Amino acid sequence: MDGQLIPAVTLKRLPRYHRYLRELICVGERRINSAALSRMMGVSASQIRQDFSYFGGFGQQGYGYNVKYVYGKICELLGVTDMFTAVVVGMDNLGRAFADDKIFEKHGVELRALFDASPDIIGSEIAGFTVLCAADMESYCRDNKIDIAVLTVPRRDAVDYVKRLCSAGVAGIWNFTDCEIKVGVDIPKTKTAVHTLHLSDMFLNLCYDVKQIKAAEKAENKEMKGGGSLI
Amino acid sequence: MDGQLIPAVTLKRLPRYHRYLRELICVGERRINSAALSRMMGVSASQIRQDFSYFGGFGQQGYGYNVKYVYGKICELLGVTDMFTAVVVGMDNLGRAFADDKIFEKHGVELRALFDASPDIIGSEIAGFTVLCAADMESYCRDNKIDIAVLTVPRRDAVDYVKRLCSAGVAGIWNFTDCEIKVGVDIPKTKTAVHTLHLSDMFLNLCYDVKQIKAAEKAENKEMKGGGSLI
DNA sequence: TAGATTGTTAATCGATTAACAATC
DNA sequence: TAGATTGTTAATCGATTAACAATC
Repeated sequence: MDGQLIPAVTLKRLPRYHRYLRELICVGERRINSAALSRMMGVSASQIRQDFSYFGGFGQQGYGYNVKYVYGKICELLGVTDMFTAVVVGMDNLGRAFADDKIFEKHGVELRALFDASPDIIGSEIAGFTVLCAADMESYCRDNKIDIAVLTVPRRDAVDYVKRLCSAGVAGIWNFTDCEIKVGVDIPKTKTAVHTLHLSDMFLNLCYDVKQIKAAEKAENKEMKGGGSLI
Repeated sequence: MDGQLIPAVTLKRLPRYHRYLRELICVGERRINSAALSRMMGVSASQIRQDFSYFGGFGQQGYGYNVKYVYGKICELLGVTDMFTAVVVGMDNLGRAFADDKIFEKHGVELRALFDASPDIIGSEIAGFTVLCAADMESYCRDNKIDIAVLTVPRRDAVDYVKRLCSAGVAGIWNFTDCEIKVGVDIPKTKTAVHTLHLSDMFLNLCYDVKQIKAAEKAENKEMKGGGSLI
C-alpha cells in the first residue's frame, strides 16, 4: 500500500542499518541516538532520522532509539522474518559458493534445492543436497512454492532461465550471469523482481579508480624528480 | 587532474556504455546518435549527451557519435588499455570462480597468481596456476607490481589482508568478504581503492522486493475472494 | 543551404543537510 | 521542570530532463 512512499534510496540503505543494529545488539547496547549511530556508520544524523521517520517514528524524543525495537522493525520490513524459500541454479564454482554460504540462513531464508543442467553434476552431493536436473526446475519451484532463485548459469542461457523462473511463479531472481535482463524487452512484464549483479561493470569501476591512483602516483614521482633537476 | 570534475554518477555509468558500445561494434554499427542509444539502453538521450560531454565532446552535430571512437575513449578512461595485473586471494569456491572466469582478460587485466592460507590448497593446480602461500602475498605483490587484488578470504581475516595488500602497494582491492572496510577507521588512510561488494546487503534488498511482490499477490487473491462473497 | 544532432544552458526534480519546534 | 533528542519543515545541494542555439 504505502510501499512506494518510501524513497528508493532509503530502502537501499536498510540492509546497512540492519547490519549495524545487529552489531549493537551483539555488544549489548539497549539504546542508541542518531548522533552516535551517525558516528558509527559514517552517515549524517539527519539522514538517519529522516530515513527512520519514513517508517512511522521508531524513536522517542529525549531518549533516542530502542535498538532491539528498531532492529525488529527493519527485519520485518526486509522480510527477514518471513522464512522465504530459495534455490540455486547453476552448480559451477559460483553456485557452489552460494550453496556452501550461510547467507540464506543468516537472513531467515531456507535453501531448498540445487539445480544444474550437466549430467556429470546432476545427482552429485553438494553441501548436503543432491543436485537436481535443471529440466525439473519449473515444476519443482511451482510445487514447492519457491520464492527466490539465485541464477549462476552461463550467460547465453540467462534469458531462457529467467523466463522459466518467472513462469514458475518465483518472486525474486538474483542474477549473476552478467547478462542484463530488460523487463518488457528480453522478457515480458512480470511479477518477478530481477536483481542483476553486473560483476563486469563493478570490476571496471574498480579499474577506473586504479587508473586514477596509478596516475596520481606517477605524477608525484615525476614532481619529485622534476623538483630535483631544478637545483 | 580534471578527474574530479566528472560526477561520480557519470563514472558509475561508464561500464554500461562500454558494454553497449561493444555490442554495437560487434553487430557492425559505425555510428549511433543519442536518441537511438537511448532506446537501446533505456536511459534518456539527454543524459547520454550530458554524460559524454564531460569527456570533452565525443560527438559531431548533425551526425551523432562514431561508435569505435567513443568506445575507444571509454576504454581509455576505464583503464582497459592499461594492462593492469591482478591476483586472487582466497581459493574457496568464490575464489575459484574468479580464477576460472574470463573477467580479467576480457577487460585487459592479466591474472598473475592465486593465494590461499590452507596447506591443503597451497601447491595445488587451479585454472593453470599453482596456488601460492598467502604468507608470501605481500612480497609477491610488491616484486611483481600487482595492481589489483580480489579478496575472498573469510570475513574475520578481511581487515588483516586489506592492510597487508595496502602496504604491498596494491592500487585496488575488490573485497568480497562481506566485511565493511572503513578507511581511516579499520585501516589507515591509504592510496588504495577498496571496493566492497556487500552480497548480504544486496540479498536483503532482493528480499524486500520479494516481500512486496508476495504481499501484492496476497492482496490480489483476497480481493478476488472478497468480491465473490459480496454477492 | 537545409536537416540533423550535438553540447550547453536553464528548469525541474529529488535527495541531503540544517535548523528548530514538538515532546519525551 | 530542564535537558535531550526526535520528527519535520525549510534550505541547500546535486542530478536529471527539457529546450535550443551552435554547428557539422
